[in-house]
Amino acid sequence: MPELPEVETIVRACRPQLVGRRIRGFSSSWRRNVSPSAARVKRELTDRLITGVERRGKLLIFHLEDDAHLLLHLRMSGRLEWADQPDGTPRHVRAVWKLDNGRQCLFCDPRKFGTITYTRDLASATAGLGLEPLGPSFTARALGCILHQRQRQLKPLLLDQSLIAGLGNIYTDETLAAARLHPLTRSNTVTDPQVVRLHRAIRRILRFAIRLHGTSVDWIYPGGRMQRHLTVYGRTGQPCRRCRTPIVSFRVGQRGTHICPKCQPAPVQR
DNA sequence: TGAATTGTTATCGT
DNA sequence: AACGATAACAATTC
Repeated sequence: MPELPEVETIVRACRPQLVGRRIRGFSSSWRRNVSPSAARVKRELTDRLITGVERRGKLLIFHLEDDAHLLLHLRMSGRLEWADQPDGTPRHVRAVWKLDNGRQCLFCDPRKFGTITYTRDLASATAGLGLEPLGPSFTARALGCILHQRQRQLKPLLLDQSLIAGLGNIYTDETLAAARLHPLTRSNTVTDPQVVRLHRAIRRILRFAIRLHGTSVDWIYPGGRMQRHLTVYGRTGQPCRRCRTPIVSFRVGQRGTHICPKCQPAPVQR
């Protein structure tokens, strides 16, 4: 479940392998998830230079020469691999890029929810994404506006990529716990000091998670160390690190949600 | 075997 | 009517 820190980690790892390389071939039999079409993408990519690799929210973006861009969304289980790994060819390969140095970059995704999108209009392709939580425009004031302008439950609001881009289930639970806010709190009732706390928690936890290369979750995403520092996510029944109260989980929307019932008291009115 | 998993989209309700 | 909540969906593993 790559969220912002995991995608950032992947971007940093694959950037030196990709930037400055020329794509010699692309193949994918993944009709449903490659847009506009695998054939068209192959045509557009072949012999194009990769000029940069960046992240926007949870999107991985290959910048190509001539103002073209390839957007990868890993969704639940997508990952990038290389064909020449010592431990054999990865499974669940959905797309392959052949590079001019002979290496092959693989898009692997057992659940097939990921997407590959070619576009020449990056602005409109990313128009639906909200603020970058680690960017300069994501201030406590900006977060306060987002919260106070609507009356939504905090957790679904934080998960809404059109408002803030990059938080997923793990980091919303973690940031709400750090800010000691209950996930069902109405966004318009959050006080200014709470806004500041939440803002600080989001930035601190995302930065810290990036430093640890993200959270490794079961078999899908290996390599990170953040899971050792999670305070509520996946810790149902275990004692809160602050007050020893057992962590409780329940459902918000249809997402698993984890809180310390003592540190994150339920909102008074619904 | 069914529960769990995520983001998007469609639908329902207030 | 606009907003917010909810359900369905994609596919696979355990």
